[in-house]
Amino acid sequence: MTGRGDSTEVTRQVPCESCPLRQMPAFREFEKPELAFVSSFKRGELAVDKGATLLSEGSNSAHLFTVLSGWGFRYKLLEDGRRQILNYVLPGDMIGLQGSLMGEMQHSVEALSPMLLCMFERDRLMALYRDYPGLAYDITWIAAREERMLDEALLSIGRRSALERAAYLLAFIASRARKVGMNGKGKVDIPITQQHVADTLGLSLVHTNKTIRKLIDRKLVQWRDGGCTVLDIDGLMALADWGGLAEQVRPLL
Amino acid sequence: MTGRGDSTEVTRQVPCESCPLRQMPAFREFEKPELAFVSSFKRGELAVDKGATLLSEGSNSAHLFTVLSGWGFRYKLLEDGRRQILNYVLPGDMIGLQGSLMGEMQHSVEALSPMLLCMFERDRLMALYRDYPGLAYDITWIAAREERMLDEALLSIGRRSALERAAYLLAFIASRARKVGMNGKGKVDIPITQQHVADTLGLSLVHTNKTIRKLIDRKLVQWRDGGCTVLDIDGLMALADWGGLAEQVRPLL
DNA sequence: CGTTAGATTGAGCTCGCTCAACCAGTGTGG
DNA sequence: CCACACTGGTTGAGCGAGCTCAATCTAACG
Repeated sequence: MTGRGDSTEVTRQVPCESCPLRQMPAFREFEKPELAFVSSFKRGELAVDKGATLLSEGSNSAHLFTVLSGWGFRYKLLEDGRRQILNYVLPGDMIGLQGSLMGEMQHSVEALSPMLLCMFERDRLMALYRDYPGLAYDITWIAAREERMLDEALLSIGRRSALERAAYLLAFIASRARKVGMNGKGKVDIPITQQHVADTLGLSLVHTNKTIRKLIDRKLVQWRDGGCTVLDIDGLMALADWGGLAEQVRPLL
Repeated sequence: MTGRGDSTEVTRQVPCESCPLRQMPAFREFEKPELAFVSSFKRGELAVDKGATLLSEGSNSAHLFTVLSGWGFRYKLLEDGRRQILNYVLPGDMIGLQGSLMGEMQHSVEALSPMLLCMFERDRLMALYRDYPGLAYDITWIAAREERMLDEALLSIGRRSALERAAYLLAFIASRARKVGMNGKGKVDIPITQQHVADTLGLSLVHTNKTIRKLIDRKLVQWRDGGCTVLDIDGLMALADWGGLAEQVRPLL
């Protein structure tokens, strides 16, 4: 809630039962009581602008969020300002779990676009674990999913070439976006700058630009309006030697 | 249980109540009933040799492990054989959680030394969630801890120089080892080869060797008997600009 | 029309890579 | 006891992917 962008806390309470995300096939069907609890667990909604810092390293947020719409990213900084983007957050993703469980946040989260978020009370997490073991299991599942994504990212940064890394990253983000319906006729628009890509891949901005240019020349992606349009996910996947998301239906809190 | 090394399954059943690890100050005190459940959750012990593959990518292990003694590492491979080590596992760490929750393993785990492991039945995880919310919470906590370690690793590989990376890695491993009592008079011995370090840092073997040499020249570490001895953790931390483990007491299943 | 954010391009450098030996310790079979 | 092989560490030489520095360009915006 610090940071450049504005943020507005609303109590609009779109009930979870009619959450548009929940209808998507990517998400597991919830039982009635579970759904009711989640709905009661929800404390309100938060709308933030692009550029807003949702959570920041070192802070002790009392909240846990689920993204309803918009894009964001998690990152860490070194003392001297070097930035590493750890992962991106999309609709349906949970934010702040690490902080809720372990106290202090060890990374920050920033909005890449205007975002709408569900807010949950950290304090009620215990009640969830006590009364809804199925949901508790789901939360662990969500943590394990994040771990998997990080494993892949590590493999990519550690062992792939710049071109492979870029291809992997864009294919990965586009695949996730597609799963939550953010694709217009095969194409996926990702609101990131080349600086974001550089800070995700561990490359310099200049080299990232030259690398992305190769992807553009191969007609795998486009770059325009300060964002990326993925044209050929399969082409990117082949280039990166990546098998794609192994993802089943997942829970949505 | 595939792989080069031998493995022996034992039913020796050292009861959890008298587990030597559990006495360490690094681990949380458990309630009597929790402890009893964990003990009943335990199905046996597994002893493996150095080099044994405990779990492998693509498999569907029915087990979940906690390390009682010894060292191991998690890794992923690219089709062409490039290997990325994701993290190391030490006594008290849990192995196979991702696989237990999500089905198929997406990484492998290999022993760096002879290891002794507690074996748990994957099927009983649900019962744990149902009957012991505190333990369920602990498991999520453990997953979040792994996530934190990966965040740090990503920052390191992505944004630190080779020398900083090496310093970070060895300081990190030595710190964790120290927490579980694996330190003789200030020094910590880590049973890894330079090839392991290279595959963790995303560097070539040759460059890793030259980088480690600098650490040796600065008297921060020693290298001998096919292993590493960390002499000066604080020196390594300073070199890497790393603040150290932010770790509280943690649960031990 | 000046300013700013983001993309682009060229030039030169350097960190980390590959290739190729070589060395030391250890274990094995004859 | 020696010859041989094997693992893991060490070192030098030359190369190249990715870096920094420094401009330039474009579009959006006030």
